[in-house]
Amino acid sequence: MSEGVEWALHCCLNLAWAGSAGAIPTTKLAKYYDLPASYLNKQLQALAKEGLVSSTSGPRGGFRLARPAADISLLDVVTAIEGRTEAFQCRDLLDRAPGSPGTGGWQHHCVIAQAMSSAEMEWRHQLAAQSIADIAARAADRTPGLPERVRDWFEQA
Amino acid sequence: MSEGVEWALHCCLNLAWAGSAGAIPTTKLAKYYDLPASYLNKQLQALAKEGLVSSTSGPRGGFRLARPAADISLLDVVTAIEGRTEAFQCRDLLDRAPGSPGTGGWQHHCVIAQAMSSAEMEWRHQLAAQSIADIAARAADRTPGLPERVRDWFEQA
DNA sequence: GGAATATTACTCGGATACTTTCTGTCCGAGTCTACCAGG
DNA sequence: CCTGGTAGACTCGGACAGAAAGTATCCGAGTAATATTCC
Repeated sequence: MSEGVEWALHCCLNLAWAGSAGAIPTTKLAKYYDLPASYLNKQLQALAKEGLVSSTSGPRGGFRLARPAADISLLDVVTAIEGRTEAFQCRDLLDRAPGSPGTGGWQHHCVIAQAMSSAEMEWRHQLAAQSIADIAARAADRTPGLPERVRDWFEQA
Repeated sequence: MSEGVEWALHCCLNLAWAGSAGAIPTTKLAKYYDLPASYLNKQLQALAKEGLVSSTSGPRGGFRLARPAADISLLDVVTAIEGRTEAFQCRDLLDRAPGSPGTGGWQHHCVIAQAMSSAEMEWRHQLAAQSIADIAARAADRTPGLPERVRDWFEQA
């Protein structure tokens, strides 16, 4: 899985805490974790294209969550970065097997594809069940005062 | 996910049906699906390295399942091809955050890493619960006579 | 003093190189089979 | 006819290129704030 997923998730968390006031530019988000700003920007663009964050240009511009953190799931972020195609792709191998009708569409008929797909659906289900707000709450519970500290850092720096 | 996983899974299925008699060379397996033999061989090597299949050199040589098909799970095949590293890797991003203790080991403490890991564990669990024998039985149930046809093809060709 | 305007600095967004991984190909080492010669 | 040896062909195994995706960087378009000028 792409490293950008990790960056995007952490940034969403920070946006949830710090972005309630205004927009946060890529520069600040990158500086917070000491990441290459331009490349992080690319990931944020992907989030914007999927409607997870909204962007503003010019001074005082930047990114902010486009929806409440409770309405953004981990799956939303993952698919925004990685794309919608499933990890295991049935390439219709059985079409080339001897004695096959060769009519394609095996991703719904091939037993292997079904098994792999059902496992992946379970994974997606797990990710869809957890929102950015859930994660934020858990982190705040573990480290009291963290949301305030993060917000202060982004407002001041 | 690598395309080799699909090839490996289909080959394991064929080995379960056709390999009860003797070893099957890469050439035959490749010809069955019209795949590049040398590259398929590479995937089978990975399976051999993980002890899923055993290889024999020379004439009448080839690959056969090293264990009963019921003792080989889909997860075994996937990890043999893709490696043991988890898809989502925590790069200890929080170490670089301001005010972090910087002691590493976040893959067990970072809330995001935990959430991603638990989802992936669920995926692995799903794959581990299904064996090659299960898949074979389901395929045979759907297409009666399939195991015999496959075995015949491999014995004759 | 207030308002309109030109300037300036800042931000996103996409186009452009570089690196790593995946895909595909090739050739050599080892081994089993089959044939052949000798007893 | 049986046994031992030898040649041959077949298979795996790893080393070697090419393609695709991921990673990183740079520069231009647009925008909002700011300073300036005029009324």
